[in-house]
Amino acid sequence: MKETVAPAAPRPGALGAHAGWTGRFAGLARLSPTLRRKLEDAARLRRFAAGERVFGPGEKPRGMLFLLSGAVRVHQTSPGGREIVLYRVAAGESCVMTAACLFAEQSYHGEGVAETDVVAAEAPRATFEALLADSPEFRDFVFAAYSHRMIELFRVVEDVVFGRMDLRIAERLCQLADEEGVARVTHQDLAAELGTAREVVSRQLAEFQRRGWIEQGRGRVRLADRAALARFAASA
Amino acid sequence: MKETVAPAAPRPGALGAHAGWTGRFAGLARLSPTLRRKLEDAARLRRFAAGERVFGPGEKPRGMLFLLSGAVRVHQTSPGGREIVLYRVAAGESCVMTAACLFAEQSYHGEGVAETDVVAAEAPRATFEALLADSPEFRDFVFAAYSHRMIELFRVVEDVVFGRMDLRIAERLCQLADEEGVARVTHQDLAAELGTAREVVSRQLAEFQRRGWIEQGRGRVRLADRAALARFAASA
DNA sequence: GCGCGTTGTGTGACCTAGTCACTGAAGGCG
DNA sequence: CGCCTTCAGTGACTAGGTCACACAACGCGC
Repeated sequence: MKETVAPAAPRPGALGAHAGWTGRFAGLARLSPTLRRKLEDAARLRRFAAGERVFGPGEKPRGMLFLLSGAVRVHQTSPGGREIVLYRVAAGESCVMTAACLFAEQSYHGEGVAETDVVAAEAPRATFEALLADSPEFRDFVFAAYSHRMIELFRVVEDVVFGRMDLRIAERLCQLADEEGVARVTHQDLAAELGTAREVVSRQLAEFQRRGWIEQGRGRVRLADRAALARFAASA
Repeated sequence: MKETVAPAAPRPGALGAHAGWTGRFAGLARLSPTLRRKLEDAARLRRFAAGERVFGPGEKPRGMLFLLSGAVRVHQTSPGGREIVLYRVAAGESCVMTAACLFAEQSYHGEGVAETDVVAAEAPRATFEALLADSPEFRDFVFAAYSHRMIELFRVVEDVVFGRMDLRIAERLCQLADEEGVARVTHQDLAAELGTAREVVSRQLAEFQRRGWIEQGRGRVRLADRAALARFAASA
């Protein structure tokens, strides 16, 4: 929809159906046509099915990733099988862990998993650096993204080190619920979000239920009293 | 010492005794004379005594910080008074939290404290951006630093979420000890490094002592068997 | 509908880590 | 020497993580 606005003839190119994608990117939209062309030509389109692994420990990034559509969850996994979600990459964003490992020339320290079907553009480091060199807008875009993620990470550390688990579970539950107040997650999913164990989540949800704040089904939590839960989450 | 090498006449300038400091910076050493001049002129020299606060929550960064000498510890503090060290900035490095908050236009999410007497150069954002625009070496320097810190933060998260406290204490003890195997730290210091409580450290050190790995004095831990401690720290 | 494997949840026992409220020891200093 | 401040030790308790289960809900083939 809204494709009626598009004026220029679609340029057939290596990116096929996604030709012209830079136009939809914050920052990238204002690149010079030359740079834009260069980026679209050099980048390789990569597709991932929902649930598929995008990157993981042991691999090195082959280029900078820009997410064109879908969402990627980036998490860390312990030998014991516990998990914690570090951040999510949405369409229009790039992945900081990829950027960091690309520039530090290290292999990934975490895993990226497609949460939906995903289309991403992978730009070689040289192209990425050329863009950084030539486009102030692109620099802004990259630095702002990098900075916000870094701050997000500071927050994750703070939560994990100082935060109370009951409050964190309540908060995440509120975030994950849709407009009807239903979150389609298993206890295990919630545990993986927060870096805790499934049993801890189960016990806490039982307590929330006892207080009448939620109702539970298999793989499903309904917020019976979202306001109370949110109030509790903020009561730190 | 080794000042015999310095060929050019020292240029008197706003930075006084630190004139010409860009020459000692990785990456910055290769700036064009014009840029260098610009940076040295625009940056404001700031001095801090050991123990003094360099920045903290509530403040916004007034510019990018480059540490010319000394060391700064960056940590987060909980309302309850617990602390965790995120990273340290050494001479020749810049501070990522400052960079992140500068670009995201947010106030600091942690606190920076001078661990020794410190001299730092504070470059206004405009100057910083000009350097990024004009110098590939400076971009490399900044991106590499940013990337390494980010990876360090991933590691901190991993340690805190999945790591065992006894191993973390042993590891940090090994890091903090000098060549003679003596660490001049209080139990509280160790706790603040790792984001735990003083009592936890006390109990663990008592156990290490019982095993003959360390000897303790007031504000002082001697590694009686550094190898054993290191082996234990790595036995995860 | 029935059987059966898979996945999600409930629970108790146990251990580690963090909190609270103390005690007393070690050092600095007048 | 006495006094104050800082550091360290300890016990009781709570929160959170681990282990080993039991069992319920669903998916699916027949």
